[in-house]
Amino acid sequence: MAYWLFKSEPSTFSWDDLVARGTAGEEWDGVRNYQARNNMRAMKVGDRGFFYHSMKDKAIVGVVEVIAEAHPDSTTDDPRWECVDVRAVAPMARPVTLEMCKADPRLADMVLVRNSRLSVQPVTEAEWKVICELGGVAP
DNA sequence: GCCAACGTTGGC
DNA sequence: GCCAACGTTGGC
Repeated sequence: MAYWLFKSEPSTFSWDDLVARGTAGEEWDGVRNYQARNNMRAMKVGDRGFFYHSMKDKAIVGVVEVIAEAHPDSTTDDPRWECVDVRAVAPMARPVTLEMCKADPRLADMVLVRNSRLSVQPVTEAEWKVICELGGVAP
């Protein structure tokens, strides 16, 4: 199983919005970046991801699961863009802020720390465990 | 609200 | 195919 990180600006689509979708989940649409799309193409059903709130929160707020592999993005006719479906699994007991990630030497190489602009990122198993520990959730 | 960094676009 | 100009993102 692989691990990922999904970034969203909460006024556009928030953790609460995803929770409201329940087990049906939601398309992770609107991605218009090749690197992010390629990451989504690599995802398998059952992969886990963090849900990160950019801008105001700047924190990982929950854990999501991939429930459908990459398919055409319904928000565009452009065949280049694809998206996966995700559902909310569990909120973090404590949000893991960007500041906390930057302060932890074990996360120094995290994509979130090094390239904050990429909206869908891979997370290593080691990083996954550290963030689960910081956030107070089971890995 | 500013601005740096990055990605994309389009002229040559 | 290169690179300058532009637009967008997101931390500060």
